[in-house]
Amino acid sequence: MDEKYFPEAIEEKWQQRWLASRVFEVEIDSSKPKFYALEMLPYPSGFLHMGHVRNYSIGDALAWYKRLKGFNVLHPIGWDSFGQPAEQAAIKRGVNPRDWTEENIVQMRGQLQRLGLSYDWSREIAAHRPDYYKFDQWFFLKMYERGLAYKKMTQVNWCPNDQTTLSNEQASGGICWRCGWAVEKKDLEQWFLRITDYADQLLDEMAEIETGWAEKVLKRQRDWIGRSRGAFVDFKVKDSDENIRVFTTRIDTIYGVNAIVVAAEHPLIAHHFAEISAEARQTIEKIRLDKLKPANREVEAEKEGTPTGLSALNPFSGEQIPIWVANYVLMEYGTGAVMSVPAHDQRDFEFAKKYDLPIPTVIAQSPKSEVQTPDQTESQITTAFSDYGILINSGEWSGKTSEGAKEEMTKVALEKGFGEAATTYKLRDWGISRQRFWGAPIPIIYCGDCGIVPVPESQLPVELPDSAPFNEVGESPLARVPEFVNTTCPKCGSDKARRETDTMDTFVDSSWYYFRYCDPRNPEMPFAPEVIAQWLPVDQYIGGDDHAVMHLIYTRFWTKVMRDLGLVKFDEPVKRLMTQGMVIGETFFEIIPNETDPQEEGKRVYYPKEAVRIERDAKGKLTNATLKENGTPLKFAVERMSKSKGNGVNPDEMIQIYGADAARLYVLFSAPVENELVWNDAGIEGAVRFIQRVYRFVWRWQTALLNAPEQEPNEFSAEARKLRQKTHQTIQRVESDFERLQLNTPVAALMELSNALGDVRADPETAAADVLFAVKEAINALVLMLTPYAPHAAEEMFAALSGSDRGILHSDAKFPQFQAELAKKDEIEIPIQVNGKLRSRLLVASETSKEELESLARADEKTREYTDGKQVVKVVVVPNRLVNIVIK
RNA sequence: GUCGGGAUGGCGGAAUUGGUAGACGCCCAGGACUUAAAAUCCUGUGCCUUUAGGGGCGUGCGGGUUCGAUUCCCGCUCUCGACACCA
Repeated sequence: MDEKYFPEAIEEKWQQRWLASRVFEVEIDSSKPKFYALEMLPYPSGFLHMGHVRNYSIGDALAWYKRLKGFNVLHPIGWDSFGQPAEQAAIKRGVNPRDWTEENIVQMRGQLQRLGLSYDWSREIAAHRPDYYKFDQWFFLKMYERGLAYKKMTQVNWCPNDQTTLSNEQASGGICWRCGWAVEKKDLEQWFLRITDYADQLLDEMAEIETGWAEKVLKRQRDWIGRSRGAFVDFKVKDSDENIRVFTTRIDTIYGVNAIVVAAEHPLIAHHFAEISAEARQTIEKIRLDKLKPANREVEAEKEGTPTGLSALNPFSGEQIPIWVANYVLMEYGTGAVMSVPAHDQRDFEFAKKYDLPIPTVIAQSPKSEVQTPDQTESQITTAFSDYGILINSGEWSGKTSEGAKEEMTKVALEKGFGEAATTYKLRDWGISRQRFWGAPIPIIYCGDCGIVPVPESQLPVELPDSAPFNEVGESPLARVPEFVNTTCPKCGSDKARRETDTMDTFVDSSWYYFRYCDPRNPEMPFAPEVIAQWLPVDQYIGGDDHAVMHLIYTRFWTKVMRDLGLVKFDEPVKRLMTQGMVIGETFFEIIPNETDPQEEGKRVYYPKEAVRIERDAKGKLTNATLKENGTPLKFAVERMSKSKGNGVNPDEMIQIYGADAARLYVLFSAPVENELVWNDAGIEGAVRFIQRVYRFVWRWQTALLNAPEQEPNEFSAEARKLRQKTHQTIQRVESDFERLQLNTPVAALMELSNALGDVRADPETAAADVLFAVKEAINALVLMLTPYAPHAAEEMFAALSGSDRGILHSDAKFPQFQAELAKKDEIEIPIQVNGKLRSRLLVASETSKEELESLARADEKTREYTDGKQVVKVVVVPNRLVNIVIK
């Protein structure tokens, strides 16, 4: 240990030792409880950003804490290395995506290691390597066998100029991002996974993880799945033998139907196209075209529609009602047709108002309701009444409750053959086909004679060729690699067979990666089931809430499929999920006004901090910012860190200036994990100062402490007792906060303990045995509890204090043992309130009785200033807490 | 619009079940050390008021429950986020 704290030297030294001694590599060990700490694996962009640093610092702190608590901790990392950016790099710079990806991995692995993260590097995996994606393909085949993978026609965004499909983002505004042509919808055959089969399980088995996942994540998943229970009802189309089927959750309102409204794409429209007037056809065509444009998310589209001239018959009332087409009915949901009940559905209400349709009221708030009664004239209604209530104007059903009517009417519909109970979902099957090169090839062969033939398991992996013509536009680049495409049919041996040229969505890779960590080199299977049984489920998963729906639903789905394949024995893969907040920082920008539309806010042009002259007031608040170059006044805000906003912080620079320990400590200390974290350079300096203080203390005391007797003294001075009390209070706080996953407050507790050590006045050389003992106990505890936050410094100090540099995990060091009797205060301060206002304080022995506290409080001089001459109504005494005297 | 989260000093934040609001850190101010600066250490730091001792106010706003409310209940305001015609 050097006298001065040099993070660079200490960090490099311990990082090398950790790697050399393989101290974080684990095997199954039945003598210890297991703990699986998992963080979301990064995409290898080449550069770590502060969001990663935060994510991995949280995970690493938990991993260290659990190790010190005696757990066998699995803490792995890998690379989500398939995906668009590698292919973009290939197109833009002509590099090979594989080389680009591998280089980035080397870069980022170095960055992770410089942060000193305690990963088991022997388990590192990467999605783009054949030994990994072989099993993406293996799972695909298993799902295909079970009918869970299937092919169907679907609409995609298509640029006719570039001959390529576009994602919704690339088709933003209805024009191609690359060439500016109008985007079309095109039907394309795509592979899907039948996640909808698992919709109910995905909802119902949430019960198993409710306590460990943030409610906001579960809620988003519930909304995403969007289960809705109701009924299908068939309305007879007049003068036809057709029925039109609607889905409704409110069959009880069926006497209030004023129209059937269908989507423009509804088959009924095509069937009866000849009967529809030219004017109506025009409107229908307009609606259809409008729907092809990407939606404007800012404003809800104006409701628009047209009557078709067709009519339908209400199966309950027998009433004849018109059939309309409207833009607010979605073909993709339910049956693409709804029964319009304007009095009790806001959307139908707005539509009816616009086109002056009747608004019959059939639900009243109560039998004697003042709202929505039949006496009320339609014009008085300003909004739909969509709550449950009592049926009115509903023939024989009048007087029943909504709940009762729903059930009975559904039953009647079933009996009479014009309907049935039904459940619908927003969740769609998972389309996994991508017309991309840099992904796992879908292991399917098309044979002229045999049709769709899955690649036999023995021929896996279907490997990507080294390269493909990336610069060509069009369908999947693989389609232009003849050596890849042309193959023999595994079934009939014909050499005219062609391979599927689409690759899989990268969310496939990330759906099961953390299972592979458990058995990363298994050549036969994605993993051995008995190994999974030892490590999974994941005890703590940590990541950003941007993955709340996609990734986290897909991986739950994948787990359930693996369970049904007999590979795993549980329903839910992740017991506890923590979603960390974003890292944000100050941004400086200029607003260039929008010339075409001065109402709209103009474009923001961002400048990096270095280019800005910043003025702050005496208290440090940012008051003014101008461009250094020419004094242009700038606006400022606090926004998500990103390169384009010029407010990013480079982790390597942070490590270089302050050290990895300080950066990690700062990130964990300055905000609760779920909050946003505002980056502040001054804060990280505070973290350095704290580490330095502890370090200096250890340096000053190490010799004296090494030579101190092991034996616990019989007597402790008041000062030593006070220090021991603080030590044990700190242990308790740190431990309970960690168990609650609250990682910022333990740092505050450790700082307090450090401050208490700073208050020790004794000199190391001359300190009495009891003080030496108390100091040794305190500093040992402090250093160990600091490990999760600043592992390098902790190792260094631990070595100095123990006189051995084997390392914390190779010694028998454990998380310090809390001793309640030592933490107890013998004297406590009791506040005295008069009518709830603090008036005095009492210093008493802890556990002073109620009676004694009351008499002490009444006798207290300061208190008597307020109570003398007044009538005491009541005295509330809470032992060890407070006294409240109530006077009149 | 619907749903969900949030609002505490100049700032990040703390306060297990209602019980001393503002721990800890940052910023800032003053002091010690130094020829000087940096670093370090010490002190102060919610607001208003007072010569002082002290007093008053204070957890977004308005009510309520309670001896006592940042915490529980009712009604608002603002804000961040998700979804957005899902029948």
